[in-house]
Amino acid sequence: MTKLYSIRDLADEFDVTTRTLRFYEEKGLLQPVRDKQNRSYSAADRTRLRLILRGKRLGLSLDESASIILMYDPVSQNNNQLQALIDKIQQKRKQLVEQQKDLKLMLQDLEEAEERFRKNLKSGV
Amino acid sequence: MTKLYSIRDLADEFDVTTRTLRFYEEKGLLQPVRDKQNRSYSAADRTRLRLILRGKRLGLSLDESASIILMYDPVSQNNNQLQALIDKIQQKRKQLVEQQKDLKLMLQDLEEAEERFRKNLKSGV
DNA sequence: ATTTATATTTACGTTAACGTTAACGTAATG
DNA sequence: CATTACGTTAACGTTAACGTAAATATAAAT
Repeated sequence: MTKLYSIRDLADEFDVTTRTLRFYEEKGLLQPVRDKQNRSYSAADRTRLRLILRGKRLGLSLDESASIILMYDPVSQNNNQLQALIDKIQQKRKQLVEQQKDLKLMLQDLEEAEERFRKNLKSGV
Repeated sequence: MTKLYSIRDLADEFDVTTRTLRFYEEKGLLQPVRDKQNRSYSAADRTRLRLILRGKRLGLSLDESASIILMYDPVSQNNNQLQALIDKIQQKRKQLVEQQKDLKLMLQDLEEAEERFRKNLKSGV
């Protein structure tokens, strides 16, 4: 009996609304079981939610996050489809590396700006 | 006479539509001068556009990008406002560092997944 | 037993970031 | 001078990702 979570458990833990969780289910991103009438989320659901939200913080759409999650846990087994999957993973990795560069640049810019303003502060205007 | 750019110049260079550039202007993100009736963009506009698009790739909204751009080139000069600005910069930096962590995690996950699938490939299923 | 809290489904509303269309002007090209 | 290629404004359309409200059902607490 692996641990189960109510919709409120997850909403509170990840600071999202229950509406959001139902919406993710509607889009096929989560598949909670029903306990009587209520949704019951597995550890796997919880992990998927974590990945979705991580994706969001990186600017991914829900569909993008969904396809990435599919990459972790593939359905297909034959060589062709595995190769296609590997290609997709590499492509996404490349994209993320590009994003890393953007991030570094923006951080540099902000550091420089802060440095400049600090000087103005010291000099007392 | 620093170089000027037409709307098409920038649209082509950055692979956006002219509609997008006009929209950014509407939102106050760009302020091209008029040459007769036509928009004429300065090097500064071009830089701002570059920053906006960089922000987009990082998942920022236009408003967020706008406020970051304001951080680079502040209007206020007195110590209080400078300090407030520095605080905002630090906050945004913190946010970006968090994002860096998310990015690293997702990259790691993808690398691991790829590794797993490569094994399955070799074994010929 | 009634209030209180939480759950459910259904469905319309909202915001951001443009796309798209209409209706038109201007400038160069053949 | 007609076509082609670009520009303009104005305004309605679209998609994603939920918010919000209504109407209802359970379950726990008082």
